[in-house]
Amino acid sequence: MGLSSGATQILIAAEKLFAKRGYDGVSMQQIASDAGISKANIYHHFKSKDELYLAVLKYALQDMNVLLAELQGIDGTSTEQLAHFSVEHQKHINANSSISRLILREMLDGSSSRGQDLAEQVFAEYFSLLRALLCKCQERGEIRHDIDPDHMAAALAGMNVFLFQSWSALQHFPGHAFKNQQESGKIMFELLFNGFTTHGDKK
Amino acid sequence: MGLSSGATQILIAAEKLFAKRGYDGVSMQQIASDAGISKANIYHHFKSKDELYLAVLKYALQDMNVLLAELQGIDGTSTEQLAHFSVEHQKHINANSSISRLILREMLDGSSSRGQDLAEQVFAEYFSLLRALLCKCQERGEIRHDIDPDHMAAALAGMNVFLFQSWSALQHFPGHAFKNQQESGKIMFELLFNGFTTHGDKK
DNA sequence: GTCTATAATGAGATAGAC
DNA sequence: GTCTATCTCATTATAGAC
Repeated sequence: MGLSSGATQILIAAEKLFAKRGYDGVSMQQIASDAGISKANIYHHFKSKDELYLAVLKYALQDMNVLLAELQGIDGTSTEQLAHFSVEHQKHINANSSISRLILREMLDGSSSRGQDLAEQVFAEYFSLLRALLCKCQERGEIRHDIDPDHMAAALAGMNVFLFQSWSALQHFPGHAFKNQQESGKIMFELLFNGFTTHGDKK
Repeated sequence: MGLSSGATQILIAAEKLFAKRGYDGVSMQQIASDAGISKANIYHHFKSKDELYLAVLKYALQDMNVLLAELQGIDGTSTEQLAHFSVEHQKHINANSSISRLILREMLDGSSSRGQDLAEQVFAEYFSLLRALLCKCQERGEIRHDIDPDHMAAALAGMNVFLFQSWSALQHFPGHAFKNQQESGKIMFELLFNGFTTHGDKK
């Protein structure tokens, strides 16, 4: 997007740091050190910390759009697409954990209005894609239609997001049920698909 | 807990600010202003910003324990208890939104180790309580038993947490499906209970 | 483009009067 | 206990040489 190679070097270092410690928890000096350049050099590429932060968001969001395109090209029946979407969604969140964390951070901030609009925009794109998929499943009679697709999408997305952001906490639990995140995601999808009730019981 | 009235005044102001903007996003001056006292006065009650932050966490977590006790005293069949738990859990998250945000923030921070242990501890208590409830439901044959209660708990908790932290973003969506958070929570609980499949369809 | 040096401001924390 | 005044240091940002 017309960014010099020196600029992307900065963006990559900044993305990781912002994701880990948040906007205020990172200094320009730290970013410069991690990028292997001087602090003043950053200001040659970005005129302020705020501008750098927004650039990081936009930069990280480019990959997001690539994935959204991929998710739309999934084959199979609508229900198969849905299961596939869930798995791919979760894989993508983890593969791009920095930007995922950034978005979740923005949603926790109360009217910081730095990148909140940007974050909510990506969030909305994800959501509407999932919603469209669920609508198709409903039209084909593959899933129940007495509940609006918005709440279905929220339930599915919520489970995946929760799994991502709570994963390290879940690891400390006794019982070791949460060993592989992708496997856990599949289990929970099946759970949501068939429900808690005993008619989903395999025995 | 042996805290002077002046101290709680500070804690209340600090809790709100930390929840909104995070640890690094809040200055001692802001806290002092919001509490209506001088900055130096804070240092009379807490010897550092870190200590204040930890005190805020512990202070806010007291209410949490009260609720956990309440949740354990729910009447009715196990399944009714479960539905009740879900509703009360969500109500509580919202009623204590500051501490909820603080905990979610800690989970997003990568090895900040400030209050992460504390946050994960509360998280674990919630989780094990929900898990125990699900075990009871399984033993009584009220819900399927081919899936471990840990994943069931994660699915249920995840939906509620997601609803809480994404609520403002969900409001901006077209369609206005998300009007009342408690109502949405009930819909999603029913969804998880009966599943996506058409056997849950009312028509 | 990249650096060193430095300004200008704000942060956490302390001293000491009342 | 609460304040004003101050210290010290880190931060964002700029100036200007190379």
